[in-house]
Amino acid sequence: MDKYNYNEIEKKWQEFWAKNKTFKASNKSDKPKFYVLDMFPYPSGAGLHVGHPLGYIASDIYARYMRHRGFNVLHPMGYDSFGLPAEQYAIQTGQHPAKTTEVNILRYREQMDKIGFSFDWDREVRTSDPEYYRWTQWIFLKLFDSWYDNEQNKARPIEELIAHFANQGNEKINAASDEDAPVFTASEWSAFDESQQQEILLKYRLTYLAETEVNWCAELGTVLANDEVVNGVSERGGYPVVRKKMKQWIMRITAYAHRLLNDLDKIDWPQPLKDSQTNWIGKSKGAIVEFAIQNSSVKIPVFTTRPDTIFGVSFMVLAPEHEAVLEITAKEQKEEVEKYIEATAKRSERDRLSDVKKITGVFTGAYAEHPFTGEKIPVWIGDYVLASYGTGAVMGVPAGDQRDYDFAKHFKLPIPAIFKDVDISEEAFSGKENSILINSDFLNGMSYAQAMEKIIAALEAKGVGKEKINYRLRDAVFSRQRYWGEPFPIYYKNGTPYPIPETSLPLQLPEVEKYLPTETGEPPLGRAAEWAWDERNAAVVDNKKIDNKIVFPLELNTMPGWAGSSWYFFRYMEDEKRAEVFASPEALNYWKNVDLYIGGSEHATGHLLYSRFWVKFLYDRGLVAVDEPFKKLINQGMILGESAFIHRVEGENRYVSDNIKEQYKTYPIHVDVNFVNVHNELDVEAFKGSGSEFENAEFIFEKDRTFKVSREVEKMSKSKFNVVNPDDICEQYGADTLRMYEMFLGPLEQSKPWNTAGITGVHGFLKKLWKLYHSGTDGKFLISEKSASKPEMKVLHKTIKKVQEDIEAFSFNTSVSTFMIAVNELSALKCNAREVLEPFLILISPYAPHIAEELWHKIGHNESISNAAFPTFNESYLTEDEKEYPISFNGKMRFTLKLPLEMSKDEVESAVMSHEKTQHYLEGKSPKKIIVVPGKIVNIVH
RNA sequence: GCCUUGGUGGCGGAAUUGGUAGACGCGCUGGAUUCAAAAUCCAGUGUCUUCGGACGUGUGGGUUCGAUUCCCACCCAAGGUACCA
Repeated sequence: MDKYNYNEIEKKWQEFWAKNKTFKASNKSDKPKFYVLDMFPYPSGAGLHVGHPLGYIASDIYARYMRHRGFNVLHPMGYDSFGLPAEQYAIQTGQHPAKTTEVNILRYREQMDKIGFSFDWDREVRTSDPEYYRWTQWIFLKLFDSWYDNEQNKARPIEELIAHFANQGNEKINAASDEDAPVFTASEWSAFDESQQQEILLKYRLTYLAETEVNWCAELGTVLANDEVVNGVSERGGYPVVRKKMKQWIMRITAYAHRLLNDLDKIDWPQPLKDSQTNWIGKSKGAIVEFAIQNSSVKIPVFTTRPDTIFGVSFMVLAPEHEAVLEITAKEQKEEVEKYIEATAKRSERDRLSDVKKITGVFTGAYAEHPFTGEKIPVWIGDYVLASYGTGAVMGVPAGDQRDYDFAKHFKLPIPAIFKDVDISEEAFSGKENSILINSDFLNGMSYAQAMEKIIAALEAKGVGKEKINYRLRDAVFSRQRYWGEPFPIYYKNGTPYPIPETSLPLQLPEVEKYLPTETGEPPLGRAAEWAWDERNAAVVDNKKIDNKIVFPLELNTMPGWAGSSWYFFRYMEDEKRAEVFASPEALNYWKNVDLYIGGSEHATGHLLYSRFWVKFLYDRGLVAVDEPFKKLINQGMILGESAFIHRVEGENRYVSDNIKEQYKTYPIHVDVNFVNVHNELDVEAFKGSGSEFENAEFIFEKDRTFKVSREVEKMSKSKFNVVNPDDICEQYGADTLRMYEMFLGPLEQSKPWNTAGITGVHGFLKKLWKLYHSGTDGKFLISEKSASKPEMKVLHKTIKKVQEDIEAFSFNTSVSTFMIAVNELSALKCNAREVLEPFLILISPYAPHIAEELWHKIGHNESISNAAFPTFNESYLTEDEKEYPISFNGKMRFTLKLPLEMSKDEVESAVMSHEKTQHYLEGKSPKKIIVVPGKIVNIVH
């Protein structure tokens, strides 16, 4: 008897595919292209658990399906191999991160190979490979070499800006730049010396160096991006994070804010993800209004979304960090103001967030002048105003803003009424609809929309303000004080940054003897013996030669994790791995962008936003053919683990079974799920051997002599002892079973717990499938060349239709069910006809490629099944002559009636009415109305 | 608070444009086979029932001949975000 020996079959075909390079993608083809991509993994030391491959299996099914449909499919895989865990491991053990990373990658590869993915491994990338990161550095240099033209709405080479400065100065230029860029004429520009010019240019470059407040994490010895800080502590490790000023490389992503927002309409992404990005970018429309400070030359601009409420201003509040605070503060308030500033600076972001409700502030003693009424407006400082948003100052309109209202109430400031018939004795009125302005001079009697238009015109006419669109999005800090990242291709001459020449890339990571920051607080690269730039020879040289005039220090920071992942999808396109281009123009023009991207939603405001930014930039500079990287995106859900707990009696080395734990005072501790069976029973003997603390422990059993654990669904993690390894599943059930079961578990987008118990259903199905092709005596391989019966063909075509629909809707879980039904039906029909069994293999091969490939060869093919064309659906096999109509009375189904399908409405109606059961259910009444939906239902209302 | 997604048996989950709710799988019950077990196969399995039927898709209304599906209000859960002026 031929047994379904999955281990042998899977090994055989995995080797066959690798040897024949079955899934190698070509950059030249007559077929239409299709690019299917997974978010590449960070190769961690823990290896893969069953949750990781979920998205890879889905994308693999789609990639294989598209090959069957006649597409030239690009389906690559690689590693995001720079990262903090390898570095921390290096700090602890002294092992070079490159080494541990290499080991982890090999392990990942081994695990992935066992699942039978159709990746083109010839295109693999690793972000930590110098041959890869030379291009990450190159793109950085391109950003350094660019500025953003707001007129043309694109990035342009910096030379064009220099030329403009030399001809016309910068008065008329509309470019994305730092707020503090000085205004100069052409002749002034020419008079500046080299370092002055460079300093100004830095204020326009798309990546620039600036002293900024950053999230400094002392425990990790590094700066973190906003999205790496969660609730005031580091996302990784949960260490405290404080605000600190540091000189950092910054990406001018804000120049792209409006395009990043608008172009969301062009891409097919899940709504929640688009919403996340929309919120993150945070566009708000309003106006800048300038308030002059009395008895001083200081003018303070505020940003407001409600300039229409300007006649309701009764005070002004500046952020404590606002640069004008000390200048305007009156002598008698000075002490109090300084005390307040000091107090807020000490409070970490975390503290500030934790007591949001507390209202604090101090009067500066200064007064601003109302731009229209000239009234005196007291100027306060308060920490509810953030220095980093808008202009760091607000106009206080208590009637129209709840926070201003609370502030006014607390400090007993006036609350002028500016809305007709609105009660503001308890709270502010912040609505825009159905309000009429009063006490507002020339805005009296106007609605929100009318007043907005009028006030902006008035502000502009008076020269005290203008319309302004403000974004919440900030420029992205790009420096990390780490070792295991891309070095910046930058050196410093008298403190001014200069790019190292493109031809000298990659600038390779230097060796260091320790991966910690230096004693003087410099990043780890400060420890490198050779880390200075020899301009004349274009080479990295010894630090000690710095005295020599032609040798300059190199940047000590490295790039963040998102640098390498913001463009890797282009490197995959390059088939020859050419060293002279990041991807050849032919390759870029052929593959264009990713048609389908699958990955987790946790990257919504990180990777997925930064990638869009870099791609738009590369597009502007004519380096790539598209301005969005990912056309369609799907977020796969997480596969969670079912943790198991035993209950320890407090203060004792005794453990109680779950059902009787109430009799004791206990607390739960995790136990390894491998010691627990399907019935939640712990194998106590085996468990005792797992750790010394349990060896002599006492276990209190239930009446039936079992020891039960309690269960809880949590994230899969080593520390929770709930990890299920895909290798074990492949060993025990086979990769095809694993693939199908992961899909069968539920909708792709949904998070769901892993439960190995249910896998037998899918495994049994594959055995049944195998049996279909073994109809010979004693289960020997045999299929028939006779033509199939009509019912058999019907099963096939029903399946073709459903599976095709399912795959195209990414509803992989339901197509597994469809296969199960089909195999059950074909088994019942004792079908063994090639006419049915051959196309059926193609349908199933994206899901269970190994068994499909094996049977495909058994039925006489030499070529891989992946080259076979997807079977064509033929409607005629599904058309029926008769239909079983459900007959309902007042909407309730009572019986069914088989009727010819070609019957007209009237014929169906009379056939139903003349039926004896109809008379029975009518109970002597006459029908009021009869609804006939041909082919579907008959409903009789009586 | 705001935005988004969701709520269906013991469990994971199906249900096309409103038309037989619970497909498929797990689990459970009974049976066949076996010395026995595993494996395999067959039958049953939403709840209640006076065996006629009644009730059932988070709750309460509405539209409709007919609602898991559409509309209104509310409750709950998950994710994102937050002194954003």
